[in-house]
Amino acid sequence: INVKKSIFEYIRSMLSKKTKYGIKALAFIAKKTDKKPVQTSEISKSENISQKFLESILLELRKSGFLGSKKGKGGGYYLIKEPKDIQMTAVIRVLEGPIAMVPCVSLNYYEKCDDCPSEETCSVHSLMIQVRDSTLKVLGDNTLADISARK
Amino acid sequence: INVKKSIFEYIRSMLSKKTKYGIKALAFIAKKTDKKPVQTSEISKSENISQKFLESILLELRKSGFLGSKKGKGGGYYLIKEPKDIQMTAVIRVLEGPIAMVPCVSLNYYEKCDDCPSEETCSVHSLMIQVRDSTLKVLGDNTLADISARK
DNA sequence: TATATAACCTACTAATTCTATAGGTTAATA
DNA sequence: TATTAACCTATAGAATTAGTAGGTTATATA
Repeated sequence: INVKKSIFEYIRSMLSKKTKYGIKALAFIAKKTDKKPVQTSEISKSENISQKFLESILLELRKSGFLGSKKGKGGGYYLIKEPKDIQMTAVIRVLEGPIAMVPCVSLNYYEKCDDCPSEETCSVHSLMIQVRDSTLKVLGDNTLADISARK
Repeated sequence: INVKKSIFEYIRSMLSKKTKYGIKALAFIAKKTDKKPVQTSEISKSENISQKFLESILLELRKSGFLGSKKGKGGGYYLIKEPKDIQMTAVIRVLEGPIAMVPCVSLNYYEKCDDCPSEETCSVHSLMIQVRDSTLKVLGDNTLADISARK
């Protein structure tokens, strides 16, 4: 069914590594009980993430208001808000973009389809609204506190 | 937040056009009350889909057992099963691949993550299982009959 | 039997994104 | 003053997506 790529079968992932790494990094920071900044290098080693790639992700999370940072020795990143006040919807929207599977049902990144004459007659539209809403429910109910508490 | 692309902002879509077109085509065929085969050209015009692209999609749906076909004049594609017996999970799995956002929580396309030492300690894992299950519920509850009935 | 039709098949390609890497600069601490 | 760690810019390989191009095969009709 899927196209073969070299010798391995490619499996489409809907969640980019960037988002995945970003969530892991946030959870890592949230797990730390002390308030001291966490270095990119520490997260990178512990979570098996390319440090340079992680740097860019944490930078983005800082610019989006999830993290604060401190330069120099003893510096690093720290959470600005309480883990329980960080919904996964917010994290994913910043790192990944829309939560909806198609832009025409996206709440925050809406975009009309080129091909559809009307959304009312589109068979995909209402289905994707249902998927969106159920996903939003899950991601809205889960906070950083929830996902970092699990082991 | 997202990277600018030429003058337009790019919005990531998790549902490929292939899948979207495939669903639309199936719904189009399901809407037809008579049992006569439907031509690719008719669907293509009605749904604003490139005919050649649509051909490849319908062919895939035939090979996957959703459609039957008939060549020559008066030929085309027709449903093999009743619309109410076609779950959207099945359609999406064939056209898109896994329903899960990450392969490590996929039921039908499972694949271990390279980076994760264990799935139990992964903060992303259980979150994505929840998302998967809620999406599976929606797509399992919706059949082709449901989505083609709406207007 | 000839012609038209519509599915079927193979190969290719332009555009785009993802996942980094490389190499540096700035700010804070010891 | 030296070290540390965040910050910034540019680049690039690999891969997919969304088609296009050009044909072949099978079926119905004149």
